[in-house]
Amino acid sequence: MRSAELANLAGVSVRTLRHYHQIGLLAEPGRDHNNYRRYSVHDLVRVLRIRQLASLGMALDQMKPLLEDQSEDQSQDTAALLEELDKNLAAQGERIQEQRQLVARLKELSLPPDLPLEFAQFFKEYAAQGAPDRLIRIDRDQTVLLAGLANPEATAKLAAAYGALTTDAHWFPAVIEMGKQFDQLDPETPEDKLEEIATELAAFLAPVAAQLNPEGEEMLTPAAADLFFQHASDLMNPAQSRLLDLIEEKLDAINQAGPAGLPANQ
Amino acid sequence: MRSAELANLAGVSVRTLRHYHQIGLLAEPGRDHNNYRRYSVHDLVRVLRIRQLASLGMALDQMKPLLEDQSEDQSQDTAALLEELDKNLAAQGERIQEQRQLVARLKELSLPPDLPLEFAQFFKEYAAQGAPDRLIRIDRDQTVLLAGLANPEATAKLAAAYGALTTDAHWFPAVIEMGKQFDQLDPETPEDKLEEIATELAAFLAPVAAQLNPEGEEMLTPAAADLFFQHASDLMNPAQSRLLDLIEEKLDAINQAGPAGLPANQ
DNA sequence: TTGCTCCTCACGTCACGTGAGGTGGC
DNA sequence: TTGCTCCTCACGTCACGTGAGGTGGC
Repeated sequence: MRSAELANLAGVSVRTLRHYHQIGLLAEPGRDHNNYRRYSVHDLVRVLRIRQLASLGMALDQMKPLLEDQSEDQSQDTAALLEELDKNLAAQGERIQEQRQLVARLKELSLPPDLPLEFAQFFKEYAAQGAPDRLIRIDRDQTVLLAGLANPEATAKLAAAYGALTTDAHWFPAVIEMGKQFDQLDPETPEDKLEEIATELAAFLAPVAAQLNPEGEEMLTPAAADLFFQHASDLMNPAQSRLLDLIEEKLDAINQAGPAGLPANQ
Repeated sequence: MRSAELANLAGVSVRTLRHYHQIGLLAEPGRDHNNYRRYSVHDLVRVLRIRQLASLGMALDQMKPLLEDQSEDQSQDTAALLEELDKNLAAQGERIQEQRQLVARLKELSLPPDLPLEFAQFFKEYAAQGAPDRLIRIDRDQTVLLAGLANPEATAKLAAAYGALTTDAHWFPAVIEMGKQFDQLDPETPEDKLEEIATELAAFLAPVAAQLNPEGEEMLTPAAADLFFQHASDLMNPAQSRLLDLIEEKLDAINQAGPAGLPANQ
């Protein structure tokens, strides 16, 4: 029979047959006077067997020992190959199951898929509370950085803190209000105005910082912290940077006094 | 930061960054005096977001709309993409689950994986009963052909019949004995000896044929049947072919008389 | 000069799909 | 001449891996 007929009977394309020839999985048959390949029914059997193995997910270059009938320890080979195949399939399957679960939750809650699930809920709520897009994007990028740069334990603590904030009714309106004030800062803003805002914000942020980081450990390496502040300052004007510096000073002062006003516990 | 640093922080290879540049997913950053790329922390954020999407199984060329922040109907896009992603993952997952189940059964029963599961048990038993390898291989190839060429219903009927034979204690020894006789046929075998064997085998095979095909329908198209006989005759010497012809005649005669000796039910 | 880090091609992976361009007999 | 079937390259897919060969500053 010719190429097309064999391909039809075996349920594959002619190109597939050519591919099997190329990799030596199927012997080249003889040719007709017009140079057409002439296949025998044994070639058909071979292709059907190949397809059977392929349908199990086996790679083409592992099939030869199973297809050659004169092999010595056929059943040994087979067992080993099936074992390996099973391992591969199991790994693939697990990965896909995990992905499906994640995707299902993202879909269900209409969460943004480009940041870790534990943080996505926060940003959905943030947007729902009317935060301006620009603010959301900046905070999202900061969060992506934090989650990407911190070690797993620190990330878990962060996620827990974000979760707590997400369910705190006071948090979002206050933060959004702060964000608007922040947006309106320009080089003309006088220093005492900055001082005033900084004092207010520091008072607000201190318990949040304590919650994020109750043991006072550093969550980021110095290099990572550097990147983090670099990101922030890239997007700010001088007045905004100045405000951030002021807030940092005040938070440090509060921390020196110990969390929640207790004596320093060093 | 330079390529290697960004790659380390993001948990990817430098080559991966190059790839993202090539497909336009990540903008080329500026260069240092020595032509080294100098990335910003925003590039790092971008790569981390890309990796987050990739970890869900999303294709790189679908990510752009989710990564650009000025898109109009962002959430629409997102929902549609997640929907499609979910469909793909579901399809992949199902396929893998089916493959795993098949592989598990093949492993458990140590069955040959290169023919359909429903027939594999038969050949394992065949081998266990001491059939010679050559005979097993021929019958296996015939079965592969039958299962490949018949339509699904016919294949199901075949599988049922094979199952019945597998559990029939008399079947295998008889068939193996026949196989040995068959192997010993050579051009010198006299015609009356062939007649004798043919009569015996036809009597044995008639009920099997009736079971395979109780309604007397053809299970194969004429072209497929042709292939089937071609396969058989390819592997036989003239005496063996002659014997097969004789058996076919006798089976036809029995069928004319009707299955199990009943009047022809046409 | 040696080492180190970065650079740019460019081929390989896996199982084929998809043309492009040519041939032989009706 | 047109149609049909087959043929042989050869590039494309997807997300990079893996050298090969070269550069710039210590």
